[in-house]
Amino acid sequence: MAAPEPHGDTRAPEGTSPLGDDLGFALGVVFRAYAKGAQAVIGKIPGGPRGYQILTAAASDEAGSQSSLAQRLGIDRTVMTYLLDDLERQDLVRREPDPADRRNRHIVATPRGREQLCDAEKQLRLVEDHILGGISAEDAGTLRDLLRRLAERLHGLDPTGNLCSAAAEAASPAAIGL
Amino acid sequence: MAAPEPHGDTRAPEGTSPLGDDLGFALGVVFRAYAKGAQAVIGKIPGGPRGYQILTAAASDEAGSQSSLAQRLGIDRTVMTYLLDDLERQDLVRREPDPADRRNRHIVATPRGREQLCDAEKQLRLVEDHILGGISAEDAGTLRDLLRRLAERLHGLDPTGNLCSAAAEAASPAAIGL
DNA sequence: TATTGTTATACTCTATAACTATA
DNA sequence: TATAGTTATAGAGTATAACAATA
Repeated sequence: MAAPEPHGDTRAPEGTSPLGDDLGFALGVVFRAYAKGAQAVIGKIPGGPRGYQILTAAASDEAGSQSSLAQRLGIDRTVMTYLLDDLERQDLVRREPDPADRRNRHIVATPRGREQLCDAEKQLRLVEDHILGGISAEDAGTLRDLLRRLAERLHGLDPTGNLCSAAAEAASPAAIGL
Repeated sequence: MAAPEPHGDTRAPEGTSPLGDDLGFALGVVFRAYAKGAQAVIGKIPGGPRGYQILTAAASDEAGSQSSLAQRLGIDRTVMTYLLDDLERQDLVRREPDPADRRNRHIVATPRGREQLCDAEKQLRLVEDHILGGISAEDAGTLRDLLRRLAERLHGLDPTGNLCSAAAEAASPAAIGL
């Protein structure tokens, strides 16, 4: 989503839940609530969720070159160029030359980038607490456990869904897709 | 969704999860898995998820006029026109004149529309089963229950508006505690 | 010739606004 | 004047393709 989110958010209706109150519906509501919260935090970073992903990778020195990073995050390499332009403009990451292969640009986080990332992570934890605020600590633990077990299995079945998409695509109306 | 989701064949880096294995990550993976399956089912309906929502409302005779339906679903009224054009073109819904107010168009589902909706619902149940396949029936029930409780609460934060507003509230910096 | 990164173009989706017809 | 619906225009976002530099 990059941009501060258009306003055309399509959500589920009131009494006419398309999926009734079944799993898909509840899952969607909870996910979108989390996604919205995450967006509020991550929206400040240029490129939104994807900027956050890039920043995370850069901060842990796992970013590598632009194209390898793009491939890993499922971002088009041409889009990666624009995203990095924006991040670099705000001094959150830097493109450094690779002595070994001068075609490559190595992506690294600046001190300012690390700082901003750290802040975002803290705030994301608060969002999480807010979402889980409706149930007991014990139930919250159960939920985490169940979701993690499902996620592990699903991830093994189809590694296509990269994690960022999780918090990340949250913001993208397109990705919400239902 | 909208677009059949790019080619994101992205392998999620195991140890580098931006959010670790916390809630947001697991939630995102599970949601995305469901969304992907749902997309396969609903993608056949013109307008995708929104077409499905419209069809659902129309089939239960709760659609009403175009603009009231649009408002309820959080869809722009101009977009509603296009969506209905597509749905009508495939004989899934009809626009019927309202004798009381000739400005209004009452949206109703055609037999073909009801049939297609019924098929989609059946298939969505299969998707759900697939997602929950990794855990026991008892755990699945627990998960459903917990998610429903969270969803109800999140939804209840703003009973007047649609889910969009509810989620937005969760996203507000104040709610997050900033 | 293949690959990294950049730039230019076209396409999709959506919102804004202007328009018609009813009220 | 206000509202329901339609149509036209413009914008954001993204993918496709053409390009430059390096291998």
